[in-house]
Amino acid sequence: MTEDARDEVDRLVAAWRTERPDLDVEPLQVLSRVSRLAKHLDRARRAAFAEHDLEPWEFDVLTALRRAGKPYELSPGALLRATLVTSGTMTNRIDRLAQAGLVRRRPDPEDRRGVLVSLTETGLARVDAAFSDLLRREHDLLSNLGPTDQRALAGLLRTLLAPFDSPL
Amino acid sequence: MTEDARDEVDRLVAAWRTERPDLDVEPLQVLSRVSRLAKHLDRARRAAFAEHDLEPWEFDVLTALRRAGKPYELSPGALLRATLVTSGTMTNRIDRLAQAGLVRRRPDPEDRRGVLVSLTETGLARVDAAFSDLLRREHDLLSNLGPTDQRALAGLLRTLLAPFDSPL
DNA sequence: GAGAGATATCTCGATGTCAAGACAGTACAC
DNA sequence: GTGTACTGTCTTGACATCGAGATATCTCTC
Repeated sequence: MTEDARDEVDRLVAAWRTERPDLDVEPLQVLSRVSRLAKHLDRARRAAFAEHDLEPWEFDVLTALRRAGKPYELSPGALLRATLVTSGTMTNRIDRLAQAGLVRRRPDPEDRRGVLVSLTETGLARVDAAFSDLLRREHDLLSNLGPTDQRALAGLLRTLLAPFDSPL
Repeated sequence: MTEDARDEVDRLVAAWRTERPDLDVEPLQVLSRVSRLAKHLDRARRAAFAEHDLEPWEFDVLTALRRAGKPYELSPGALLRATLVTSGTMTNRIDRLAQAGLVRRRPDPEDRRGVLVSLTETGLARVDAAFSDLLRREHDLLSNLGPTDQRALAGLLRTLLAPFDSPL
């Protein structure tokens, strides 16, 4: 009920209510904020990684490998499912990461169509450093929210995300 | 405390807890979900707009103009602030929208550096149709959440977004 | 064990974005 | 009024992404 605009989305919703009073624009309260927040997060991440000489896309691939645990090795197919990009993109990413010496490619001994990608020593060190730095910054971004609110927010987002993740 | 993975992010967090038990990865519960959800939303929007022969980037610009109200006219500078893109991108977008007959450019009579961009009749009709379609789909995406939860979620997101929106 | 269809990866062309800088015009202080 | 800093828009070149299709291999059925 409060009509004071507290963020851009409040202003945006107020404008729509004036222009299209016939429509129910409530969904924007959630979904526009998700999109905008993601865009800001991308920029924050870019800044965080710059100190470690990593691009966000490089980080995405390296963390997927890191999370897999020793020997830090996954197929391109597993990587593209983890990072939500297309196969052409993943091929390109792996090429450049390999050229930078952060990952290694080898043929899959069990499937001659397949390839396995693994972290190099350098890649492992780089991703570990960047990741703890990122967590520090993300922790700060969330500092306006208490632990209870954070858990509540995570739960609500999980509900929205579930239909996307399961049927894939 | 429940350790059953309910979405990809739960699995991701569990993997990190195993691999880096020294780090507090709680922030990912919120922020990874925001990023992933935004990515899925982009795809859903793309699908929705395809029926109206619009790309998401076209829609972003057209809605900003539509929201401004009659005469549906804004400067490129205002548009890029509304859409979080750079000036080079906005120039390119306006070029292509003008070529498609959806917007019109004219010199700003009050500032000879400036330009004003406005919706054409076609642009207005197109954006209105696409917008109500989008809202219908976004409404469905949120159907897993009751009205109370939606409001709670919007409020929590607003808290996170506020520091980004105000200091700009 | 042969064939059909599925799967894994890569190639290629088109495209949208960004960053940095160019340029014209404005505003403000002196 | 003149000079300096700022603002608004556009240009350019590099680059990451996507989508469609190519190729090789595997799997399953008969």
